Amino acid sequence: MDAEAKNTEGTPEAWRDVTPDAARRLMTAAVHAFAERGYHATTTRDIAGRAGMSPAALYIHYKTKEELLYQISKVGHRFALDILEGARDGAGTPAERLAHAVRAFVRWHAEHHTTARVVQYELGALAEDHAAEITAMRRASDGAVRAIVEDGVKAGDFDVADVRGTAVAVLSLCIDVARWFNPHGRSTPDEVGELYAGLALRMVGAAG
Amino acid sequence: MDAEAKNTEGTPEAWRDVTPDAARRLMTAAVHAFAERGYHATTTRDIAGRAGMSPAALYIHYKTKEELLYQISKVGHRFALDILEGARDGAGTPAERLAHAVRAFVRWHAEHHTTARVVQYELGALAEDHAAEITAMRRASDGAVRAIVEDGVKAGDFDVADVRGTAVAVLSLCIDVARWFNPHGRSTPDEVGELYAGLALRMVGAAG
DNA sequence: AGTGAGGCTAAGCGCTTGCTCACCGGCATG
DNA sequence: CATGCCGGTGAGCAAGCGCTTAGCCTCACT
Repeated sequence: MDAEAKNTEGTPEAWRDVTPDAARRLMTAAVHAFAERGYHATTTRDIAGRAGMSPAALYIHYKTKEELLYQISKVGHRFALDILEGARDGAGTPAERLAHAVRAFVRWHAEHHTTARVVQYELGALAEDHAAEITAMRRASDGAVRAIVEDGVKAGDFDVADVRGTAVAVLSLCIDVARWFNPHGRSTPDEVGELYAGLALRMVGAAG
Repeated sequence: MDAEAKNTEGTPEAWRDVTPDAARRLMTAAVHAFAERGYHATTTRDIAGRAGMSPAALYIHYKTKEELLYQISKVGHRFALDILEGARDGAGTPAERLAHAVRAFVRWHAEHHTTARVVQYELGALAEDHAAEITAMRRASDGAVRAIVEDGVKAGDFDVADVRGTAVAVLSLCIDVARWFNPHGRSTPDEVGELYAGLALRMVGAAG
């Protein structure tokens, strides 16, 4: 029942379609364990225990502990990338699209800061080929933000000297939310998203 | 000689007065190992090996592996806090002081990104009492930035709706430099510091 | 020359780790 | 009712972990 409580409490929609049920329980257990203690400090017994199973059960659904991290990382990055590319290709002025990208990205990182922490800070533990795949997705995220900033500069809406550097900074600012955000703290995910959208617009020199 | 090469290559001035020599060599070896692989994935054999010593030698100079991390963390936080409090108490307009704080803080995080990575991302591995001490220093860092922003608002130089949130965002932006900065990348620490000082001024709505 | 302290090592202890394997119950199917 | 399979367990293996201990070498000081 401990495991079930954890399961309903902290499971974002991202894991909805992980099947079978036991695999999903293991995945969300791993997310929480990795986020709390880090990948290397988490034991397979800890993960299995949180999911209410014996250690051996983990290996029925995942080849290794690293594969669990890889799956989590992949789903998380897919989610983040969809947000950013959606904003890049969406309708509206560059300012509207940048604000939308930042708002949604930050909201996700705050709301699902447990998952986001694993996704953003445990990359070093991935196997080489998995790391390469994830790195490609991260570069795409970078590119999506840069594209929006470039659009704004071309349209004359933004005033940016160093497009690449500023785009990196905006994305970096958003990512770091996963590190410091505290659900019991002063601000809600919505509030942080709103604040950060405004800050991003200022960073690119959008008229305001 | 491998260890000696490492020693001269990546040792920031911060460790200058760690004595005796063997203790310093162990410390810089630990910094590099922790930064590359993370605290939990680093073995005492790895640290000692990088310092050109046997595993047992570590325990002559440090009680535990965690104490090494604690010392690194303390020195690093002291350094960062000095920068920020120096800027807070320094001369000049709030805008000048904020720009100076960001420039110096970012420069340090880029130049010594190995150390900074350990300092910023391995806090979770600290023992309870050590973690409490470090947390206090981090709160002081937060306060120093907030004080500068408050000064600017009071002087009418800054235009900030959410002082606390904006101060957190500025500091967060700077900290995250340690995560992504690559010495072989496009920008030098000086360039990033300059860019970020400008971005911070925009974030607080300083007249530009 | 003799001595004691400090810095260091080789060996290894006790324990935990990721992972495996022989086995088992329930259940859909012939 | 027999059968095969899917999802699970209990026990445990080999390896590696943090850390300790007994003892050695060096060298300042007498």
